[in-house]
Amino acid sequence: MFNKEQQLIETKIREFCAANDIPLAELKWQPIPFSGEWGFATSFFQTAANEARTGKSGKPVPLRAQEMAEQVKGQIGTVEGISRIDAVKGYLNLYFSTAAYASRVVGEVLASGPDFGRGTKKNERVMVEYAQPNTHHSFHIGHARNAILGEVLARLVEFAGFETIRASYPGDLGLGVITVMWIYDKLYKGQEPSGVHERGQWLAKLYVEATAMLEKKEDETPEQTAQREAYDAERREMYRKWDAGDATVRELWHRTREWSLEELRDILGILDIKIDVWFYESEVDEPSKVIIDELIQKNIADDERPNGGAVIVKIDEKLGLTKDKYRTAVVLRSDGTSLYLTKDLALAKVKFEQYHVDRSVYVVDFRQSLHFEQAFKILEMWGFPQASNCYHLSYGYVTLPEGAMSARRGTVALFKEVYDEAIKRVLQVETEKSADIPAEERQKIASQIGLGALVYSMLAVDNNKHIVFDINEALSFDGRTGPYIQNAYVRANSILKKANIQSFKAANSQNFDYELTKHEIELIEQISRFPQTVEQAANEYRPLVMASYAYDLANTFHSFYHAVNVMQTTDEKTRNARLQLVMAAKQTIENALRLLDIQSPDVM
RNA sequence: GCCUCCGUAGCUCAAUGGACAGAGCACCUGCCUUCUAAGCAGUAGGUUGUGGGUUCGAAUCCCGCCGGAGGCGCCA
Repeated sequence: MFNKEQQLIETKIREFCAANDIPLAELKWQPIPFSGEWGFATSFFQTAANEARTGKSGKPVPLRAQEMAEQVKGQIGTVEGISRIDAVKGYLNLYFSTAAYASRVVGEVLASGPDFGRGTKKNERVMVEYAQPNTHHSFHIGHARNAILGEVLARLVEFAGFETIRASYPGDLGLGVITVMWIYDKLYKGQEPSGVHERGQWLAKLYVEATAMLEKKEDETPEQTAQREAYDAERREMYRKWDAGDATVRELWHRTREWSLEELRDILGILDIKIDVWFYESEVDEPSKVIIDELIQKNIADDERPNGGAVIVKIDEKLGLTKDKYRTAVVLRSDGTSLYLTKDLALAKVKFEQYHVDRSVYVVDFRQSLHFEQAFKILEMWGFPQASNCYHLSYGYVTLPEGAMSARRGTVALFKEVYDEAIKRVLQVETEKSADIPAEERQKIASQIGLGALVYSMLAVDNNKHIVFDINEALSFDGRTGPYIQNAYVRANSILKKANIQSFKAANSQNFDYELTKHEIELIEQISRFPQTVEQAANEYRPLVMASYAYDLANTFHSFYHAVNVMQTTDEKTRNARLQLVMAAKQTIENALRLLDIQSPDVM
């Protein structure tokens, strides 16, 4: 936000160093800590260390750095917009003129509104692939982490200026799917419940029951063994028919799959996720087999089928690596059927050639790391330059306090159940604290707050950390939580409501020419950091960066709220400036929450 | 056996080469006749698993060890 001043000072520093034969290191700027005043800073440690290496100065590095900072300070003189310059502990600190800085920050927020913080348009297209649950199961809290992470990442890169395509890739084939179809057809035909979620969850229960029926037990009798084997034969037969395109089985598959997809679409709706492109595993199955011939022809893949083997890619060997890194990947089974990797290669080709994506992000848990390293490397060998812009956003999976979730055993925390519980808990708090809000409005707010808590809890840990899902922690409304941030928004809104102000667009003359309190200064500084936070979070593919920022901003606002009573400010000009600051804070909180896929309720 | 990730306050997590390692929860002390107390202010809590190395400077980078999780040619 202050590039102009920064550029000017950088130039002066360069001139000074050139004139004095000082080997200047790369200039890195950072905000000055513990300020009651704001500004930016750079240090001279690296430069002093560089100089020491040339043997020019015998002084200890910190001392020499401080000396340089002082000399530079003397050289810069006065700069418009900069009130004073300090040399402290090897750092050069530049402080902004308060009134000018304040009105520039607040003015920019009010002028840009919902676009405050939006990055300049980049001429690159990014596809984010997330929401890849298997059909015929039910959406659990682990899927929710994936969907939330993917959606927030998409929002971040989109806001940072990239053209963004959201892709979902449900797994709609395989033995698990057939297992559910088998038990449905055998025992439960026509017995499905009618509600979307009830039916989706019911399918998950069938899967658990079917798995139990088909699983080998420890001390089973010969009759039980025969029974189990007979069941398994039925299931295999159904799989064979599916594969052969049998009309009845295909119809059953379509119908039951739709039940899962209906539930998925409904949950994505709850999470305000709008997928642009749906890839189904079943649709890339056939095309994926075709690409294998090309890989063999290009001498990337080796066909061991004549010797009873599979089609493999000896990645390390082809690359001339002596140590195990990418290892050997099987890209086609010996019987000619495709694998996970086969399909991902085919899908990547579609993404590159049909959707012309420059970057491709895969939001998938960390257990698939090797799989994606192999996939990306094969794509590179295949000749796709975009392969180097493929990124596996790996994240730790969600477990329950009692251990890993298992769809087979039915030990999962279902998203819908957690969501319903969240609403229930918020409504309870609402009845205690906000009895004045009309009942029908309360319901809507409860879902916004409940979801805010849940979503934030998924975003407030870094990608590579596992989450042990504790419902009481996830649905906490106190402290570092979604509702805490939403509450800051509500309080800002409450002040503006009391002042009866909707917008300052008509009369935007921010006049901060008064003695600003420490709280106002910190709030303005925090707001000014939003654009660079967007950039950082998008560049690093890290929603946590934005989640942390949103909390810090809310925290600063809450402190300001207590320390400075806006409506009781007697001086009218000061009160107006403060109202504009409140509006800028409200807008920034709203923008940050929107990127985090959390709604901003007007009251709570 | 090899590879990847993780180890920071009692607990859950921030800080990824720079200024005194910060938050929340839990504990303790204050603050609602004042714009919403889902809040604020304060106290307390640390040899950043461990031993070396690199650097002017290391929680951060490199190597060893200990502990945990995950992966390693026909599951996804």
